Amino acid sequence: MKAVVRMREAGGGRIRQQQESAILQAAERVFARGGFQGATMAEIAREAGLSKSNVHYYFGTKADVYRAVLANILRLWLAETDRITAEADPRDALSHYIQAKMRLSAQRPEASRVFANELLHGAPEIGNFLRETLREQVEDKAEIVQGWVQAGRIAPVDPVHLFISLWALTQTYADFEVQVCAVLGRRALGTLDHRRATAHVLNLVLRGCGLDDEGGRTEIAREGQDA
Amino acid sequence: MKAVVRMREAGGGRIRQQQESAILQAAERVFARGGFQGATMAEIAREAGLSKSNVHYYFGTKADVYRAVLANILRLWLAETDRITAEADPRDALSHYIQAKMRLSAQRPEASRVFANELLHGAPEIGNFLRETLREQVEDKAEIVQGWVQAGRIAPVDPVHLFISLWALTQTYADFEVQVCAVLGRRALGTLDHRRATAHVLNLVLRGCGLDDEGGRTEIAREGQDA
DNA sequence: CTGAATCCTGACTATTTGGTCAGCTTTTAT
DNA sequence: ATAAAAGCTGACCAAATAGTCAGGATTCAG
Repeated sequence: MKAVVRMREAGGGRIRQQQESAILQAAERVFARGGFQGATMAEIAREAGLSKSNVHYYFGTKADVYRAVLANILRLWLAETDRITAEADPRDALSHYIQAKMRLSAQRPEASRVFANELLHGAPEIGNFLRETLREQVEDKAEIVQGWVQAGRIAPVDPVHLFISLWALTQTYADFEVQVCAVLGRRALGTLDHRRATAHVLNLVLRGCGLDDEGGRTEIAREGQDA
Repeated sequence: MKAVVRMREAGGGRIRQQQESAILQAAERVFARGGFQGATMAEIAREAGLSKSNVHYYFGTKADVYRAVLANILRLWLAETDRITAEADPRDALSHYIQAKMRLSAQRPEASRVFANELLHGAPEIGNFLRETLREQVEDKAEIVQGWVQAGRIAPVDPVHLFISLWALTQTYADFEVQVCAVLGRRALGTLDHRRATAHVLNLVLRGCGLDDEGGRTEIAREGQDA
């Protein structure tokens, strides 16, 4: 029997696939905790269950690991704008986008934090991505939103600033989780907290865009206390 | 003539006052650039125009400098909630708060970034402040907002999540300035950008709280291009 | 003016950490 | 089976950096 599948999938054999993935997973956690400078190769190696030398075998330098982690995250980050089209119902499109971003904050907080940290320190590594890929995408989507505004389908808002606001509103639950926990009096955010947060952001933004919130309300209201 | 004033104002003589202030100012910039781990005592010293040893003379350790910087920032952070009272007009109170926070983002972005960085990495230094002082203040103010909601003076919103949203919406312009610049196609944020951003956030939040935006619109609309 | 307190410095140390390397072990293709 | 390729390791090194210290310079009270 011959494993005819993927002799080359992004380079390397069976073992390489496995180890690189383990390293990147560990690195995401470690970079999220301490940022680029705060992370050490030794810690990444330990967290991945490998020797430091072995990590260096797969990724030459710490910067290489970091860039690989960021590349993964950027893919996540760009996704989920497909529902935002000129023909779409603004309410559906925005709801979908917000929910997707909130899901990301809840499920991949470390990824969000690595990204936030990179931005916070001036985006030395992904500056070009921001200025090129991201900017183009936002320009496209902003044009669509502008169309909605001109057609009177949503209240007048600055489309680009709207996207900035959506990012801020959703990512804050991942990036600044400690602060959120502190003011909510929670030790950690549970699924109920995330549902409440999502409901709140939807509520605020939809109404803020003149899309009054009917429906989808009931399923939120029937929740009890947190676990 | 005898300088009868301040023989002791937070400890120390004339020179000490001056040097400590210089160090803290420099440190805020340096910590904002690289976070705690990314900052070096040598860089702080250079930026302050002192020798490294001299910085150690005034502040024993790097952690001491960091804590002092944070203490300064926290004072800024807590301020500006005084207009939020049960009797106040919700529109005025929220507008004032948002404008104050936006001003802070524009004028002290480094302070905001140091704070953001501390949160991002789990608030090891200010965790107690968040859980005690901040939490109490938010609890108080949230009760007031809840009162507004029950009196039908603003649309139903979760008060605590509203504050979280306000922080996110306003600080994003300081913390993630690179990203904002990138999608706006600017090299840096000018006063016009900040005015537009403020108008947008006010617009979104006030409408989101059911406080329809009349007045204050015109003075925004008449601006031209950026400098 | 003078002695004490404060201020300041350059040289030094201990530690941490990213990265290298020679060589050993395991896997794999034929 | 075997040889080559891929995977792995511990010992080691050089650079960076927080913090120390003995002693010199400056300021200040009286």
